[in-house]
Amino acid sequence: MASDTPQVPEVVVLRLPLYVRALTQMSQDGTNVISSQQLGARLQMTPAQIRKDLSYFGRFGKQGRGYNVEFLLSELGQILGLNRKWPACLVGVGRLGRAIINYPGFAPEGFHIVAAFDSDHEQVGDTVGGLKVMPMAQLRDTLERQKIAIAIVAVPAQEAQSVIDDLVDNDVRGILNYAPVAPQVPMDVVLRNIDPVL
Amino acid sequence: MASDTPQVPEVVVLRLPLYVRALTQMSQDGTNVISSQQLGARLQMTPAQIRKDLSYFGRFGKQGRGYNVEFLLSELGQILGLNRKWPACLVGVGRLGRAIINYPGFAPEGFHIVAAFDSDHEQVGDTVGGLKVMPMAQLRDTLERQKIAIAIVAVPAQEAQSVIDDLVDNDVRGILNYAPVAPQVPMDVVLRNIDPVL
DNA sequence: TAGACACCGTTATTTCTTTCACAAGTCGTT
DNA sequence: AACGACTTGTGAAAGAAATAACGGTGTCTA
Repeated sequence: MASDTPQVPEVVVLRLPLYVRALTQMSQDGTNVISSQQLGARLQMTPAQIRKDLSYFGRFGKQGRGYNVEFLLSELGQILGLNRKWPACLVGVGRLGRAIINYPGFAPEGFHIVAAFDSDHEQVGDTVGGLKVMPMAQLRDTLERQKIAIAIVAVPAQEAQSVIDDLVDNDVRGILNYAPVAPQVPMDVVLRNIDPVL
Repeated sequence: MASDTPQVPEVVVLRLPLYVRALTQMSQDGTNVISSQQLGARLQMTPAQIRKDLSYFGRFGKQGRGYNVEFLLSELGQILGLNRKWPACLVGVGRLGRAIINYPGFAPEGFHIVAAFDSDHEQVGDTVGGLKVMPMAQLRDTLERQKIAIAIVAVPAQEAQSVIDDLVDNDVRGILNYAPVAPQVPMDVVLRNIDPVL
């Protein structure tokens, strides 16, 4: 075992999406090559930090020249698993859930919400962001059929833990939790708590 | 000078809202007293960290007993300026802006959005979340009359810097930036960049 | 009221991050 | 082909932050 990420600090991984976005913009502006110097100015961080962060994953730059924007983008995309779209489901279509589904920026790049659930029978049957809201009873079936391994949780704090237990029981491997609690999950499930306000 | 925060690490301040939320919930559950131990279990952090964080601001606990939930809440509220509601304006009422205004959780506690602007004339005049969208031309006037010193920026990346310059010119003191860029501001303006996805 | 226990605040220690500094590689020019 | 201007990747140093450890104080029970 111990094959993938040998020892990449968490903070570093958290900065990668930042790089991806800056690079994406530069790519669109037609920039071909960028130095850690320039990227640092753009993101207000030191060139050294950028170089070190990237060096955890490989050697992407060229001395004397800098980084090829397209190449670095594709490498980072690979690392973050952005190349393929991961099917995800949304649990909870209250105000928060609706905001998430309607504004693509709230789900990470690479996620594609393909199903929505809610325990509130009032909501079930509604169409939100192009998706029919389903009752929790259909969770197991839908996850299995659509091969969904990632869930976005946007339910009230009180319900979060039980919803998450439910998801874990149904073999979800990754959970993005927007509820303001820190739920417990087994070690083999990746849980990320999101605070929109930080 | 050197009166207020002597040397409180940024990270610590960023954790305070977390405490506030957990405590608020406990308060609602009828819990009167909580130990750093329990709070740590709840938030998945070590008791030592919680004690240390709080100790930057004062001595709120009782040995042998723990922290009084209500008291700690009111102290933290004071520290974070949550006791009064700060009037804030929203710039940009696209999808992101609308999500922010419609879901209270996206603006920090203590902020109250009382005005909305957009440079797009298509949007001006619309009513979003109970507010009439105003053109940027009315910025100066509105900020002054309503004594708004805080702005939430939810415009496309390209426009962010110019919008923010505009705000700074109009004496805004704090900016919450949702655009995926790191704009430049004078040192006496507090800028916080928010990434909904982290 | 004494003894056992619980827990805070703070100092000491360890661990994690960031920054520095430089050898080595690349390019363009002469 | 040799030089000069740049820039990477990386070990080592410095700086921050998290954790552990503990003295001291308060609470509860009997």
